[in-house]
This record gives sequence, structure tokens and C-alpha cells, in this order.
Amino acid sequence: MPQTMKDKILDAAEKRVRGAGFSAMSFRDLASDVGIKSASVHYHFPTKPDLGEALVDRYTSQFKEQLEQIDTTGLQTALDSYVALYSQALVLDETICLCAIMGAEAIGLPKNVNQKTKAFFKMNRLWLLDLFQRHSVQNPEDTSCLIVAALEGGMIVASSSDDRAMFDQIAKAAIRSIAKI
Amino acid sequence: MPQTMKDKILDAAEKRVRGAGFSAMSFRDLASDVGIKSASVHYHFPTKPDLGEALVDRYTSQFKEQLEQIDTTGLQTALDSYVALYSQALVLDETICLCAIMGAEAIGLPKNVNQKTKAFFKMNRLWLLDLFQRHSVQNPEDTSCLIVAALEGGMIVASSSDDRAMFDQIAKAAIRSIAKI
DNA sequence: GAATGCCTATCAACTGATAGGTAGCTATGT
DNA sequence: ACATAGCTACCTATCAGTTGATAGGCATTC
Repeated sequence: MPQTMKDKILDAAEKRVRGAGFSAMSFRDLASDVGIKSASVHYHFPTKPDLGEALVDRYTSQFKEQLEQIDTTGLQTALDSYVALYSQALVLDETICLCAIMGAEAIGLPKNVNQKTKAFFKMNRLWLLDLFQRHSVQNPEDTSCLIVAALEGGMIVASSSDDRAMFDQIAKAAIRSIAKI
Repeated sequence: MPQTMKDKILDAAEKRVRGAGFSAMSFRDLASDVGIKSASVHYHFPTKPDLGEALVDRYTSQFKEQLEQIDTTGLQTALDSYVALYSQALVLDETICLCAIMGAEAIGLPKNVNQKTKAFFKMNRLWLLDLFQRHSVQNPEDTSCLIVAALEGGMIVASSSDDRAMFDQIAKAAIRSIAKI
């Protein structure tokens, strides 16, 4: 299955946004990344908000696919797998979660992009909520919120401190706190 | 004590960065905010990295001052005061922590700004570490990291979801998890 | 007379976006 | 079988607006 130009553009955009932010990324950057001209990028994504929306949309659905592949029969192993999804981004790609930076920039971003970012966080919370309810974790609503916040914040603090071990430390502490809240 | 132009510029910069990010803020924005011309902003802060560094520096020292005023004799009340510092930003100014967004944008920012952001997080961790050690909290290192990450991430998730109550929910869950990790 | 704190004017580079052209492919009608 | 029409996916060229930054002028203050 060959990769379409649209996907190549989104790949380049994701890399740049996760590295430096949405407003720091330009159509010309993306054009040179994928080997076409900026006018051709506009052909695939008419405006920048269009691109942002498609970007977060794809990120969310890809993340959802990975969530659905996690074996949720054991609480501990499920959480380990969940944390690994976040950890991968930090270690392999040397970038943080797309929605962490989109969320941080939120006030200055187009509304449609904000809605998609909001949806990403909600999806994460709901997945955790279901997991916690099925494993009889106390205060499942509060706990799911805390885990998402700790992991997103953990990526930012660890990335900013240039200390990847700190993310693992935070993630472990977050998971250890579960069932005791 | 009259406010200097330098401080007025930093005030405007802080508001804009916390709202939309460092790369989304321009010298002309700041100039019009404080009623001078962009060339005059360059007089006070020669380059953008200079401004960024001064901004995070001031933010950190102001935050430190507030930390030092917190009564730390009681663990619970001290934590409540600490959380209130974060909560204020979200509720009153309708913006997130300066270092949350500076940390999120980190990879695309000047190195000197990154160092200052890193220092802010470290200061927070050390303040909590001292608090936890003096109150015999278990795993004080892990716990202090977790609290900082949860609060920074909580601001992003709550702000992005346009749900301020969610921040309080996350903060309460984070604090409740202490002493049980 | 020198330093401070602003100004006007200007610069090259970059931004998102548009207009209009072109090569290649495909579907249709005769 | 073959011309025609239309679509896709790019291109060049250009636009007005914005960006960080600089040079040089002009008051006011010390």
C-alpha cells in the first residue's frame, strides 16, 4: 500500500508540530520536506486550520487503533501498555504528544483544531475510565483524569528537562498511585 | 513604585505567550500592547531569545517568592496553597503556566530559554521534595515529580477541554494520591 | 556632552493564500 | 478507434501582510 502525498504531508506536519508547535510550522517547511511546492500543499489542505484539523484527526484515530489492540484483561499489564504508547513518542521520535502541544497552544489556535484536541483527551479519559471500572478501581473518573494529565505533563517536564528517565519515573509513580486514591 | 517600561513589556509578553505560545508572539504585538513602537521594544530586549530568557527568569523568581510565603507547617494546607498558585493562573488570567507552554514548544525554542524553563521545573520539584521529606512522605522524589507533571498536564488538558473544574479534579486526585505511593 | 528612551524609516526574509498554467490520466460519445 | 472533455496533481508567479532586526534622528535628563 503506497503512501499518498496527503499522508506524506501529514507525516511531515506531525513531526514539525510535535517538535516546535503548530504556529512555528509553515506550508513551505512541509513542501520542502516532501519535495513539492507550497502551492501544492494548499491543493491538499486549502487552509492551515484544515491541515491542523486533519492532523489531530489522524493522530487521534491512529492512537485509538493502538488502544484497541491493548489486552485489558490485566489492569497492570494494560496500564504498562498504555504508558508505553506515550513513552514511545518521547524516546523514539524525540518529540512529545501532538495534543500536548496543541493543547498548550490552544488559545491561539483555530476552534476546529481545539475541538479535535479536546476529543483526543476525552477518548483517552474514556478508555481509562472503562478500564478502571471493569477492574473496580476506586474513583475511576478522578483517576483517569489524573493519569492523562500526569502523562501529558510528564512528557513536557521530561522533554524540557532533557531527562527521559524522568518520564518513566512519573509514569510509574502515577500508576502506583492507582487503586489507592 | 511605578512600573518600568521593561516590566510593562514583560507583562504583555507573559500574557501573550501564556495565551498562544512564544512563536505566536511578535515584537509588534507587544509594542502596540504597551503603546510604543517595535523598535523601542528591541531597545529593551535586543533579540527575541533575550526577551524569552528574561520572561521565564522573571516568572520563575516571582513564583519562587510566592512559594516562600507558603506556610509549610501543615502538609495538607501547604499543598492546597501550592495548587492554588497554579489554579489562579487558570481561573483568573484564563491562561496556563508560562513554563507549560514553553516546555511544550521546547524543541523549537532558543537554548537559553530552554535552560530557564528547565530551572523552573527543577525549582518546583525541589520545593515539593523538601516539603515531602520534612513531612515524611514516602518516595518523595517520585511524588514531587508526579505532582509537578500532574499540575502542568492538568492545566493543559483542562484548558484545552474548556473545563476548569477538571483542573481542580486532577489536583485533588493528585494530592489524595500522596502518602500512598 | 553623554546617556537614556523613545521615534521614523527601512530592510530582507518569511507568512498564508490565490491565479492561472500544464502534463497525464480516464471516461464518454460518435 | 479516436477526438474530446474533465479531472488530478502538480507547477510558476505573485500577492499583501507580517516577521525580527537595524540605522539614524530627536528630545529629555543627568
